Amino acid sequence: MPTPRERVTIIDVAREAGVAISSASTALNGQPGVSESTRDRVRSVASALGYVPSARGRALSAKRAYSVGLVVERDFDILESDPFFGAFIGGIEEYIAPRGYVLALQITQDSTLTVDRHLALARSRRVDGVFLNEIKADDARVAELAELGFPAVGINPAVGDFPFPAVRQSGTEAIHELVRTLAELDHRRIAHVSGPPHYVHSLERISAWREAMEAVGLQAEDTVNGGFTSDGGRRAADVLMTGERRPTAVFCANDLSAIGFMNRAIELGFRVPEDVSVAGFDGINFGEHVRPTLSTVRTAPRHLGREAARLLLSAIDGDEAADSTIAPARLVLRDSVARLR
Amino acid sequence: MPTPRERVTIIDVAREAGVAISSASTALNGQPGVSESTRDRVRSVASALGYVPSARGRALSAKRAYSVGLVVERDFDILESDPFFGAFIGGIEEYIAPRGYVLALQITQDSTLTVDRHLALARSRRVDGVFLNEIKADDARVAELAELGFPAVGINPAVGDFPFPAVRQSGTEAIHELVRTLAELDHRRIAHVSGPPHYVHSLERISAWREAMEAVGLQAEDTVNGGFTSDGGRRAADVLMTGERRPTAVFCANDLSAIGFMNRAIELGFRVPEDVSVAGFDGINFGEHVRPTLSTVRTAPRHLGREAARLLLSAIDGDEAADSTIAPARLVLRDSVARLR
DNA sequence: TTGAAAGCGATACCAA
DNA sequence: TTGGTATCGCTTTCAA
Repeated sequence: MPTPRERVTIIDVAREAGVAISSASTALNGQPGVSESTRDRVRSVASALGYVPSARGRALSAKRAYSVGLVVERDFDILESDPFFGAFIGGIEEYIAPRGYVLALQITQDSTLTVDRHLALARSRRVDGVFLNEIKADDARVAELAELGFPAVGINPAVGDFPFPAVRQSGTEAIHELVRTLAELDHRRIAHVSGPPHYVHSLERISAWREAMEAVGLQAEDTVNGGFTSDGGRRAADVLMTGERRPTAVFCANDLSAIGFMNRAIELGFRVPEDVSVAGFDGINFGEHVRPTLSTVRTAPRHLGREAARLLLSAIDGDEAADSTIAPARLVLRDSVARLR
Repeated sequence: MPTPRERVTIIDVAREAGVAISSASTALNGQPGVSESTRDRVRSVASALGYVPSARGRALSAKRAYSVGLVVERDFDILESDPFFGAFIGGIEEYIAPRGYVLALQITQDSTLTVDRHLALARSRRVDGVFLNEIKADDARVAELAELGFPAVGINPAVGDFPFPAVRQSGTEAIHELVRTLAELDHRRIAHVSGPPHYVHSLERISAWREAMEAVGLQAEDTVNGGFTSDGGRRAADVLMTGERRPTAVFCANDLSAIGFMNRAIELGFRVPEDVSVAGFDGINFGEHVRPTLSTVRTAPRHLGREAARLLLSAIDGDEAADSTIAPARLVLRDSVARLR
């Protein structure tokens, strides 16, 4: 390890340029109040000295960390095979990086910790705002952060009163279209492999499926919790495909569980899609790499991330931005869905 | 948006407890120098007041941001389908979170930006140290950060002098074993779908493959750059499988390109593994979800992340920790590899 | 337009 | 053991 050099501070710049510290600050931040000649001189001195403002000094003084927080609650093993959140983070980055913000990312393993981390980030003012992702039915984060008056943005929160700005992408239309399509392909027993029921987005997909089933005059009976994981999807296949009322089509709450379901069904001796059609939700790239290729409801995580970041930064700036609704998710039909024969 | 409350500072705690600020600080940080009774009183006042130290004040004063930086250079589209870095981040988190550190994550799209971001994080002292991942042959980050004397840790840097502590996991042995296995299965034409050649880890896999081929008396001829992406793997399949010297086995530099290769080969009318055996590198979970299941060299990204974080934090503390070498990657044979027939 | 000085919220040194 | 105070590096207000 080499030895650190002494840092160049704004004091050095001011001294070298022969101005007061306040003038140097004003000049460097492009604020009005200094003459052009002074500004130029300060700037050239700063760059000659290789001056880079200290994020720490600035954060303390400006009362802003220039940083936003995202806490992802995921099992380590699942994290590895969950490509969804990469795209979401990409969208966040895309918006915040050009604006000088940095993402503070945390991973947690259980929901108590998740709440704690959010609150710790907020209370210690490590970040200026947080993303509320994967919101639960009675999510402790929401009330606590609202109580603190801390900036936050919700990603697909439940409809109803939500104390923060929110970004939404609806999957309901696409789920209806999926069920309608399956019904037209002569499927009558369409099961649902859901996500954990404490998540708002799980519940929404369940009710969308229910409503869609009723809309085409079918019974919405069989639901198995697939836990949003491929193993959960496999277990769901064991339950559903060896049960009494074997479905001819299955809508899974995400692609990971759909892939698990599909592979397990095939292992059990069924053919996809000849014996059972399978569809997922999310639209991860891997859906195109499995065989048969996976039908899915394609969401736009990157776009969602970008919009969420936009709303969050404007909330941090104290602006009252309107909620953002991005174009609904789209049904993507691939080889895993076919006419019942 | 609710209205923020005024923050409780250490001044409030000190006043309420009837002690000096310095005593309050000493008491709260568990340092020696205050009586037990004082410590208890300060602590109970602090928790009664709901005091949470300001990360900003602390960072400035303690000259430590309690934060480490990771910059991932990835195309947004690829990010979405790259499960590898999730596990790596998981490992980092696992180590740093209990120690009060936070990960600052940035995503970039090109290599100039990547260097800039590292330097910006370092110069502004936004973070206390950075991870040097996916190191390139002549990586500008290394020299610049060394020049700054900024704490960093290398993940699989090239052997030779490297100015920072490093974590390494070798894949060479497993690649040798793979080639040996393929040779024993009667394969003679074993091609390599490499990563972009400017990466150190691409080069290492290429030379491991070369040496392994020579070791079993085979010609190491055909190499195509698969860019570490599934599309790149597909293009490599187009080139290799329709070329003059069609290989009977292919070693791909990562699983993503292996999956792309496999799927494209199948589309071209070849059977895997009957016509061509395919193996990847990384050991991502999705390798088990594709059909045929993918043979691979399984690395330990989470472990790598954890060790890298350990070395980085000790470098930040000024400790001279020894480089860390974790158990070599292991060959995992699955259905995509079989005897030539 | 410029400069002096008061914070921001901690830590840590040094007397008492 | 305790308390006063300088300090970290910046922003911002307020006089001059």
